[in-house]
Amino acid sequence: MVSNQAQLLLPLKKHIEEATFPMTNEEFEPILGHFDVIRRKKHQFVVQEHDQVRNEFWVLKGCLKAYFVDGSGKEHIIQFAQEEWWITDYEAFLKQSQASIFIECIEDCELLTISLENREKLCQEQHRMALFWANKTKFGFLALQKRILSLLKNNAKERYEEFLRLYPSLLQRVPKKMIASFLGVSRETLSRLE
Amino acid sequence: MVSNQAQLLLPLKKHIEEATFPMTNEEFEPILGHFDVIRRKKHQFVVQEHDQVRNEFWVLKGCLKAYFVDGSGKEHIIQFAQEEWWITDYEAFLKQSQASIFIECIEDCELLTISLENREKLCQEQHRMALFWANKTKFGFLALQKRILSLLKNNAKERYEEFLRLYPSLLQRVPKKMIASFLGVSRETLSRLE
DNA sequence: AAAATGAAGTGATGTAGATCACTTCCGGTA
DNA sequence: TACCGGAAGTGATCTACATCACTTCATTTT
Repeated sequence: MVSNQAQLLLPLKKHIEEATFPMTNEEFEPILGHFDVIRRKKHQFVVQEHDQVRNEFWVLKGCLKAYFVDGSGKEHIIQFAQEEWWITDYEAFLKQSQASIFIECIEDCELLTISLENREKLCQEQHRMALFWANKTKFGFLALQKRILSLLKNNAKERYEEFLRLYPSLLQRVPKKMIASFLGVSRETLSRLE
Repeated sequence: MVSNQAQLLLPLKKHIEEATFPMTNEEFEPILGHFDVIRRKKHQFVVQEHDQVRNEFWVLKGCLKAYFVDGSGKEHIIQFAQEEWWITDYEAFLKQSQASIFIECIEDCELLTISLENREKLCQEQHRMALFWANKTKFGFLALQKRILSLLKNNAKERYEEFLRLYPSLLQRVPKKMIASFLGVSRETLSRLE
């Protein structure tokens, strides 16, 4: 449970309202009660391969990367997360099984965490929260479809330009070689685009 | 609404039970009442670019492909569907906007259709159905994540082998050039693998 | 039954992007 | 202030895969 750092945590209220409908502070408080706050330094992990993944994370502050390491030791970035984004190993989290990826802070981070148990409890207690997660998954699904289409139909340059359009703020804080990995391109090729 | 072709429609009952929990025929009937049956011949479309997408489809019989046509007229296959799979243009369906893709029968098809309105009604009337679609979206999300990872880390041959492992039955009924398109490979290259 | 159409295989050639090797340019730290 | 490791740029070369052109075979159409 979270102590009263109201200012810090209001963004979550707004985030949930935007995907559902307005609520009072009294309604928000029990929701918040199902989350914890954690702090991690740059280079620390919130998930490592083979971990039991008990939590989903919501970024209050900072930036993270989720990546898979292939047989030859190469890193493939699945997802970034910055303020107000959600991140975890969803496969492992939703099936309560072992992580197949790493999630690492690329800046000092403050995160809200929620367990699957608490998430399901919240969904049952509050119709709003069931709707919230349903919407989140729905839009997450559509975003992944777009990324697949982009991988199928666009070349390296087009994918990079799309990334710039979609996530201009990440360009400022994420090393280019990680963006290359996210796009499925070598860092040398990315550097030569334009 | 559907007339009583109970035999034909029982697979849907089983499909829903598998993702939730058992039900009686009496419970199933009102669910079925929210669907319609349509029949389409090979080469017919169930969705065309710029259509309003009013329905989601569940395949009773037959096989379909969902594809995007790029600027140079090239087809990129997003998804196949065969018996007991769901298909539509989810972006357009969920946002009730215009299709950006085509969905075409590659065999004669019998499909169950449900509108977004009926789907939402069902979710409100029956807790089970809300759970059902939540689970479906969740697993759909995980499947898309796997496909992205496969596009990022595997070469053409590895992706083809993975496809064979995951969907052996599609190999029998779908032309190889469509599988090539689904995998993001030219049909010549696919033909030369192995 | 003949003709048209489309799926699939295959050779020759072109090219986007990977890989390797080296250099430069920082930002942290000792 | 010098040192070190990581980020990034760039040349040379390699390669996986695309593209084009042609052939064969099977299915559909007339």
